[in-house]
Formats: sequence, C-alpha cells, structure tokens
Amino acid sequence: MEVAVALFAEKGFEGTSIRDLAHQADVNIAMINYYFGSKEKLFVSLLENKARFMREKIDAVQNDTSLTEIEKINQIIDGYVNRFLSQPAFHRVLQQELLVTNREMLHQNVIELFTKNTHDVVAIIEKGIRKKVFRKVDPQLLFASIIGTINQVMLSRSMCNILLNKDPGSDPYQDPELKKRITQHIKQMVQDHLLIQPAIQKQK
Amino acid sequence: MEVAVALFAEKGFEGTSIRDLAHQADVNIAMINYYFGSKEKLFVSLLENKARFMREKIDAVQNDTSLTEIEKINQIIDGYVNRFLSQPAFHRVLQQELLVTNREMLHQNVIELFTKNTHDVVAIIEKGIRKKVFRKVDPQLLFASIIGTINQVMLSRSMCNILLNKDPGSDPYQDPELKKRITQHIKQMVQDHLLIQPAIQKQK
DNA sequence: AAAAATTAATTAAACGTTTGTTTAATTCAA
DNA sequence: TTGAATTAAACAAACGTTTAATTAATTTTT
Repeated sequence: MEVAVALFAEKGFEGTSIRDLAHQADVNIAMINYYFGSKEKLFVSLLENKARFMREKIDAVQNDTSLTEIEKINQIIDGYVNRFLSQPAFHRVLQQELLVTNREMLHQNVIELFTKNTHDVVAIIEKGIRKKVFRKVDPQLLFASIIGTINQVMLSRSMCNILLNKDPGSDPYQDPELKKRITQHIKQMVQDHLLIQPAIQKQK
Repeated sequence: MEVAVALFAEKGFEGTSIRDLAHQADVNIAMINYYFGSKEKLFVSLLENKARFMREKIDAVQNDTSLTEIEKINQIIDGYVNRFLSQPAFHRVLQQELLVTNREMLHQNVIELFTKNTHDVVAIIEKGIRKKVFRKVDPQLLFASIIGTINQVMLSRSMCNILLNKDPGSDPYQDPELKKRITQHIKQMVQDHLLIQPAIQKQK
C-alpha cells in the first residue's frame, strides 16, 4: 500500500501498472487481486485507510467554545498544512482524482472526503461574520483560498522549487521551514482579510 | 485537437486512448500518428497551440509605468481569472500534467509555461514592498494564493458545486457571475493583505 | 487542356506490447 | 488433512503504432 501511494502519486492511477506495483512491493502480481479484488478496489482501500484525515481536528475545534472564531480558523489552517505537507504523495493522489472525472466512483469517493470539511469551515467563517468579528467576506472562496494555497505549493516538486527559488533538484517538502512559512503566510493573509481591525504588523 | 483537450481533461493523458480520440473526432486512428507523430507529440502540439496564455498581459502590465503596484496586481488577477475560467478543460489538462511527474518531458513543458509568469508577478510584489506601498508579505506564497484560489475552484465541477452550494448537476463554470465573484474575492483579499492602510470597507 | 506521373491523404488491418485479471498448480500453516 | 497463501503461466482485451493498399489531390509531361 505504501508502494501504491508512491506510484499513484508519481504516475497517476491509469499510469500505474499492477505489474510495476507488484514488482516494487516485492509481491506476486496475483496477490494484489487476491487481497484487494481489483486495481480500483485497491485504490478505494487506500482512501479508506488514509481518510480519517482532517475530520477529528475540525470536529474538536468546532465544539470548543473557549476559542474565538479567528483562533478556530488558525487551528484549522495549522491542521491542513500539517496533514497535507506530511503526506505529499497521498495528497497528490487525491488531487489527481479530483481533476480526473472519468472514474466516477473514485472521483465521488474523494469528493466525499472533502465535503463535510468544506461546509464546517465555511460555517465557522459565517458565524464570525454574523457576530461581526469578521468582515463581510466571501466564506466559500476564502476557504478555497486557504486550501488552494496549500495545493498550489504541493502541485509538484519542480513547480515548488521554481516558486521558492530553490535548487531544481532539491525536495522542498522535506524542509521543515516550509510548513512554518506556509502556515504563517496563510494565517496572516486570512487575518488581514477577515479581521475588522487588522492586527498591527510587528516590525522586526 | 478540440476533442483532445476535452478528453485529456476528462480522462487524463494515460486514460485517453487514441482510438477513443479518433472515433470522437471522426477521423481514422492512423491519422493521429500521421499528422502528429505520436500521442505524446499530439499533447505537446496542444500545449504549443494554446500556450500564448498569460504572457502578453503580464508583459503589458509590467511596462506600464502609469499603473501603481496594486493596480498591476489587480489587472493580473483579472487576467488570470479570465484566461483560466474561459478554458476550464485546457486548464485541467495543465493541472494534471503538473501533478503527474512521470512523463518528464510533458511535465517540464507545462512548468516552463508558468515559470516566467511566476517570477514576474513576484517581482511586482517585491517592488511594491521596497517602495513601502505594500506590507512585508511573502511574495512567493501570495502568488501561490492567487493562482491557488482559482485552481481550487477549477479542480472539478462537482467539487465546485459543493463548495458554492450549487445544484450537483449544474455547470458552475458557465455562470458568468462566478468570474466576477472570484475576481472580487481575490482582489479584496490581496488588498487587505498587501495595503498598509487597508481600504475602508463599503457597507451596502 | 488532357493524360500521365507523382505526391499526399486516408483507410482497414495487423503489429507487437502491455494491460488487468484469472487459472490451476504448488507451497505453507493450522 | 484441510484451508489459506503464494506462485508462474495464461487469458482476453486494449493499448500505441506501423504497414500496405487505396483514394484524392497536385504536379509534370505531352
């Protein structure tokens, strides 16, 4: 299954052959169908296995009445950046399946992973707006901006290296500084956008 | 070639067969290799054909000294939203090729499309910071946020419908309101983040 | 201007691989 | 002795590509 994530991420679902997968995982070709049933079911297993994902975090944040809305948003940003950057390969698999609408069943499976998260985060933003601690922003698109920023950075190693002026060969996702940097940027941007009295920028 | 964009967008490069493509385009299977040489070269042709893309816009904006930095950024946002949303299928093809690192030649081809744009926009933001009309933001990641927001919305029809609470069956990209909405959100967010004295929000 | 010769466009069929999956035999463990 | 795990081999189907034959268009020669 580790091999599957790596290969699907690199070559896509159609681009990955059972033979290649079996060889790299050092198992017989027939074993994959023996245990998973089919290539497609292997993919679904993979989703189910890794899918707990963001849920717990957001549930916990939502029910914590001691947190202000902006604190909730900040914690959610932390959560997303952590989860996404810790598993770049798996993340890439998900993104691919969102882009390719061909295999409808897999596509829907992945979408369901995100649906509830989306609505919950949007609800938090909307609540902040009603309580007048947030500006009247576009909650849905702000959510898109948060996730979209992370996704953009995670699109591909080489793309990320170009964006950040890193060595073409290096692996930017291994750099622990990147997590901090992304988190900080998104938080700052979201705050500037949301808060009615924008926090005064600290000058170093 | 129209058929190719549509199919690659829907099924991905590996997922699209020459046979399916030829059938839908109502030409003989052999014609594709006769005119393009191979499936891969067809893809490259497709890129070259559609690739002029953002360049002119950004070049023009960059050399226009009558524009303030924030006006430049706003025009660039207009440009991106227009280009991306006008050709959702082609955009999806590009995104896929960024995600899949397997076919290195195609991958590099697509990346080159974006490289110059990236650096130019980042340079504009950096100039604004030096001139102290912008806050000390993270220029690279702010660019990622701009593009990433659009990409996030364009990921898939069903995903977009869920995000925006639209009918599951509808095509959100056909809605002319969406362009305006995205443009407005990104501009506002970027302004709030960039400008030292944030514009006073107009209350309707 | 017509006929012949040459080149280009188009076709159906076949090529050799590779694909995901299955089978039937074998090894291993309980 | 029984059932599960593992294997190599074979399966049909689909893949991208090529071939060789045919039709259409163009150029050259009469």
